[in-house]
Amino acid sequence: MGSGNPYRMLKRSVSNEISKALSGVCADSELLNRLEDMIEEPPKREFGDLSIHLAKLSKLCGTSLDDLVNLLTSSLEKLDLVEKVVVVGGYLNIFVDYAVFSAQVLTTITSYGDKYGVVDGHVRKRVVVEYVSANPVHPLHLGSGRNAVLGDFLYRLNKFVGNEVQRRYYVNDVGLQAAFLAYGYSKLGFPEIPPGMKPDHYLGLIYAATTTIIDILKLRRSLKEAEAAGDFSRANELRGEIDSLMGDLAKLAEVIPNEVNALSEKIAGEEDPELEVLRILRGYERGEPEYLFVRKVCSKVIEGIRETLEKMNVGIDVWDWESDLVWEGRVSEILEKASSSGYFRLHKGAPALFFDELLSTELRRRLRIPEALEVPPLILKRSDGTTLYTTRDIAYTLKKFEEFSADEVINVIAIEQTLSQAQLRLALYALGYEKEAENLIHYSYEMVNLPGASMSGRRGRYVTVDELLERLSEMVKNLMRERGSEVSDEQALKIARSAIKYMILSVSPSKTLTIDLRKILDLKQNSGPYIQYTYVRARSVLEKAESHQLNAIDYGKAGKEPVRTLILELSKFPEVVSEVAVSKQPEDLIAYANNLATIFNKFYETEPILREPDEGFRALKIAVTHGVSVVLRNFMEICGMDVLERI
RNA sequence: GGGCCCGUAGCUCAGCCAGGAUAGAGCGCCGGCCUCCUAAGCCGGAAGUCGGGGGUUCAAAUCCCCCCGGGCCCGCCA
Repeated sequence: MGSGNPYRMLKRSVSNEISKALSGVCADSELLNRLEDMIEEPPKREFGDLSIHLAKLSKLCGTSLDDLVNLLTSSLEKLDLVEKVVVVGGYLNIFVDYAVFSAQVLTTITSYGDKYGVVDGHVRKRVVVEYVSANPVHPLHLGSGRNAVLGDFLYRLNKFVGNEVQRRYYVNDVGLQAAFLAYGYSKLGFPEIPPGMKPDHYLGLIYAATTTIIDILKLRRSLKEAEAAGDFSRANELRGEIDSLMGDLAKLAEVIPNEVNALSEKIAGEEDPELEVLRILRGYERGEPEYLFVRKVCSKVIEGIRETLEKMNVGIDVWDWESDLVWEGRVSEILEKASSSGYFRLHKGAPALFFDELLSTELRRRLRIPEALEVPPLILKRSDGTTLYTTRDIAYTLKKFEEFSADEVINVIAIEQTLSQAQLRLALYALGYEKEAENLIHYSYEMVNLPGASMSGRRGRYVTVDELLERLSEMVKNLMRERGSEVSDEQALKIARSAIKYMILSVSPSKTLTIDLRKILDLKQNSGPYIQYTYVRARSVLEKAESHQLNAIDYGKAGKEPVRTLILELSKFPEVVSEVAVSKQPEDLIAYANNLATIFNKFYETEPILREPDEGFRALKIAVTHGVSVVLRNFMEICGMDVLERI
């Protein structure tokens, strides 16, 4: 009955025994199913390995404390896995027999190897993860970086536990942003990307300059109106806003002076630049040949983004162009279906889906929409006939389900889109795609902040992932140089990107992430490099161990600290992985790995391994070291970190 | 105005959903440890009114209510 999960098996055999012992006396038969959850881990080692809160059990069971203690102690001590049972401070503390348990744990690790952590009997699912999907108008910034790391984690985690997973990137080239970029780029006469510059970086500047110039012109018009109307406080306010945008533009002009000048001139000479942008959008959405340059521009940006993702070791299986979706007629199909739906009505003259009649408590629960969340109607089209993002996303969602025969589609999208993602699920439901609506998961994450700086793609205020990688790689190299060793660019990059991933995954996605550039490359404890280093240490011991005579393992010594704690931690890995596979909370996995690494380092520092004179004990210590290397490697695989053999 | 998320040591964060044994890490700070398996390490120390106030309970960081602070959303943007 090797389930691949020794810790769970341990808890289960204890809870089964308790359940047997109580079956005659316990009033609540339901309780026996919940026993496994009632077994907890004591806060301190001297309290044993597992414990049960007696008062809670006594209350639920209706049995006196004394009876419980007598009944449980005698039956649990009969188990091979249990060494002794002690009652302290209202708790029944169970001490595990490590001679038996360690053999189970270590043989499981050896036989499962790079599959240790995968629990037997997992029902395989087909999962699509859509992530990154940054607009094709600027380079990936730190926010998209968080998205990429989380999405990559979800992909790897699903893959690891045995699911079929597909990774998709949705290229939003039919939106207003793309049209703004295409507009600015066309005004400049489609210049070549300057040599030595990544296309996404260059075009990101053009995009920011274009939108900023247009916004300034708009504000100036409002300013004139305000002045004419004698509204001085409004005029002052506008002047402030204009100044701020002029500041942003000046910064952009430091990098691309010629482009900024040319754009300012050309756009200022335009009657109504925004109308021009809409014209491009409309023409492109219709697929008119003279507007296909939009796709060309976006392709260049995507080229740069692709390069960045490669540097991050983040992969994408399918690149979906939103324009294809429209041109294939998938979006108009949805529009047709929507207009004949019972939920279709006009909202301020625009075609829309109304959800009021649909929003029962039951449906909110099924579609994971908060009880009090007000959901406004979903507007499907602009008055000029072009479609809106969420409308196109309905078609896209169905495509993702269809093409991969997916059981579940996960959208990794920032928390600010909670409402539109809820509208998306409701729209799917309203149009009869109930299963899809229920199995569409919005995996949301909070914003990324830089201390003392606000980021904005429209203004060109952002720190790019490329920049971050470069700076961290440089720091890694300097650090290595200080320690007297050179490191290759590739090795430095591997350490840098692993540090970023670890740092991002260690913070709960529901919390805003503050990135302090000086602190991110903390190579100390609780960091990516710390895990990589610990793994290298373990591997280094194992390599040298190969030359040693291999002896039979003496499991009898497994109860000695710190070996005992190490074995217990190793046993928990599959449990942690399966919990995280459900909760999708990377921080739990990170916390586990950091703890394991810390315990191993303590063991490594305080105990001789290869120099252990007792041969049987030495063999045990080597087996434990091997266990640590397996778990850390599997952990790094799930987190998308690079496994280094030498550092 | 309504809604969602967050508030735990100087800083960055676990713990809260399923309430219970002196509230945990890391960074930073103070003090130790390299003729010995990689010192990106280890050992020890100082540091917290768990945002505030009520309530439920034998027991609240954890559950309920109110308030305060921060972020986000409520667009014919995405």
